[in-house]
Amino acid sequence: MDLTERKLKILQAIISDYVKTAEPVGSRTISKKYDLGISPATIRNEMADLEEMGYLNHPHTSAGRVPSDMAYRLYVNALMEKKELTKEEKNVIAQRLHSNVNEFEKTIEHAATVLSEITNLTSFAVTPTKNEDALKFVNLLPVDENTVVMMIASESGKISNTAINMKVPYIEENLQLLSKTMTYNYKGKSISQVLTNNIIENFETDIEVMSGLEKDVIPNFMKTLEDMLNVNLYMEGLTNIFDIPEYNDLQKAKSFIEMLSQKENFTKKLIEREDGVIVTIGEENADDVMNDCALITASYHVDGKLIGKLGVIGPTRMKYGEVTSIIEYLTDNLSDTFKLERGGEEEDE
Amino acid sequence: MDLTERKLKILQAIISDYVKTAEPVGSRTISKKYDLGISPATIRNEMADLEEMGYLNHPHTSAGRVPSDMAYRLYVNALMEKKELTKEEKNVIAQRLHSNVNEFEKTIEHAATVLSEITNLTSFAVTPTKNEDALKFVNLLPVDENTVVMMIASESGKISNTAINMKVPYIEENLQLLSKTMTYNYKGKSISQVLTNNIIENFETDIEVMSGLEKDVIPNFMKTLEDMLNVNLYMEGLTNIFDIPEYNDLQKAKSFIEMLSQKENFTKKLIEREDGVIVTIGEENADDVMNDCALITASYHVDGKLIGKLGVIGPTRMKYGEVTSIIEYLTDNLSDTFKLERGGEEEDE
DNA sequence: GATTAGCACTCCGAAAGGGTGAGTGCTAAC
DNA sequence: GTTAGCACTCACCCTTTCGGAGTGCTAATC
Repeated sequence: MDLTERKLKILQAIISDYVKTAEPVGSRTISKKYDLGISPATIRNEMADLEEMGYLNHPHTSAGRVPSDMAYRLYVNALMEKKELTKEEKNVIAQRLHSNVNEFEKTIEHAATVLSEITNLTSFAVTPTKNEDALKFVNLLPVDENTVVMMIASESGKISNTAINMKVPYIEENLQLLSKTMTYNYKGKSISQVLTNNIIENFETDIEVMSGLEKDVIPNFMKTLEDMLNVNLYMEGLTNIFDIPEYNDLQKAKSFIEMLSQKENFTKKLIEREDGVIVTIGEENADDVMNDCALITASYHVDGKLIGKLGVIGPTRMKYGEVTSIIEYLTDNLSDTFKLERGGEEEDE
Repeated sequence: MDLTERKLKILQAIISDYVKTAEPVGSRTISKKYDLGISPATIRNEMADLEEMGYLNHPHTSAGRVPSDMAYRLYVNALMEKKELTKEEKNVIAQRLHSNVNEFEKTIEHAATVLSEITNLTSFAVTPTKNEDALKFVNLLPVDENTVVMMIASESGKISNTAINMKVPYIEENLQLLSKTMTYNYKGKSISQVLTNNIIENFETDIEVMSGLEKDVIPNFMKTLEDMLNVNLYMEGLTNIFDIPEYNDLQKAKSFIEMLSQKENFTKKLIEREDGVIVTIGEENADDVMNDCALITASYHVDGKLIGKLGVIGPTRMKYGEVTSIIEYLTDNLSDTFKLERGGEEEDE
């Protein structure tokens, strides 16, 4: 069977109506509301075809039709018109976004808030992975008799530090020596590289001289590096889910919130997604709990390299055109922001 | 009317039964399940009295009785037997808690997880406020031509740093001079003290010599101090609420989760609570949304001073005896942990 | 006088029945 | 190929019914 022009038009009308109302769409509704110049009976015939082809579902005999995941996919790939944001809309986003410039993490958190408020969906943002971030220097600073602060800086401008409780008394000279040795050894190498290659082995040859200083330092060094790799997940508008008819059911709402509460798991899934604007619909999402959700993510860049993610999750019945436009605009805007600002205000977290 | 021994026993039985079942308790149930040696009819008379006195409510004529907030309050103040945790239970808690020693924030987050899992309620933890934490030193370190790292250490061992993008070229000597001046000026003063007294004014006299170096540094200094005051809120078991019959209603579940999602607001409420184990029941909670919740919080100490909070929130129908014991044990344990560990592993956050 | 048995009464909530309306699928006419 | 007409289906809402749990009162009993 062929997807004729008319079938496409009808399908589009059904999707559009269902997205608005969340109610199965009947033939009469289409005929009346959308000016296709054909009668309900004809539409019924076409709808039967579309159902056979897999684009429509039928909750029960006497209900109207509901678009399938396949229909949404078709819509996103072919039918959807990206909503061109008006100047006003863009202004609103830009203004809201920059009302709180300056701090990296806060800006990202803020972006999630804006996204959620504009779309009325649940939004989230992950900070960039620092996997490929290269180390710049390591500095060990004396604080008092048995405390040393280790400062680690990376190329991206992230600085992290730890107070180390020294079990062995130390000499300041040795501290400096160790700082230099470590910097010499790791400068320019990525964090994950340093962590995976067994660094201690490559090391001991050089520093046996330091009377065990490194025994206190190295474990802390690794732990701090691991911490630097951690990403943060921000989430906003969690309770928007309650206003969506699809989740008007405790069980569903529960499993939705449960899924999003498992932050580590969810973060991992987000990070694994490809870059750019990605839409996954219903059963396209590997995870069972997301089988009646649509997930839209987009990536933003920091300093042209580190990549973070931003997105929304909601029912498959979603205003794809509008939401993708908003997310795209927002991530572009973020990337720009971080291009301009970089080098300045980043904060260790 | 007098609260006779017998009335107390009946009340206790009703509370205990209602806590278990979440169903209004009838006279026959009490007579059968609790060996008080009196007939349902007598119990009915006593129940009518208790209702008149305000300890019981009556959803409708032919339902059983439900304890009022006042009854729970009486229970917590007088009737409740703190459940002495068994050695095994204590071991479980201690082991779970220490399975991930070392990092301050992680330990606290972990405590919340343990608490939620043991009680099957929603739990939360706030990290200590650093308001009264005194500054120890400020150190400005050259990184490259136009970047300087500012490191701020406090008495409690917290270390925070910021990369500063210098608009004015700097001389290393001046950096050291400024570090020393700042340390000299602020050492021993609490963070909030430094922030509230207008520090810049007290300052300018000393350092006009430094050719504007401080113009880049001071704003960052203040911002970093403000950040150091920020507390974190961890929350676990949010979805446990769905398993509680009282919240078997979308509207209620929504407002519950909404309240907890407003983290800043909620954190503030927690911080304002007194130290020690505090129980607030139903309408004792000022906030409307919490009017059918009970909130139990306890405080833990870090290094004998800084105070953080830990607690659970759930329906007024709560196992007060058990839950308070668990929370108390957990906070004691936390305080001990932070006494032993202090000076070592804290991490900037 | 306190306790208890007995009984009429109340009210919730689950189950069953009935009506309504939206929507379909089929057929026959255009 | 399109459309009007019509019988049929089914979810949903409303009402009714009915049983059970529990009360409150009264009168008898200890």
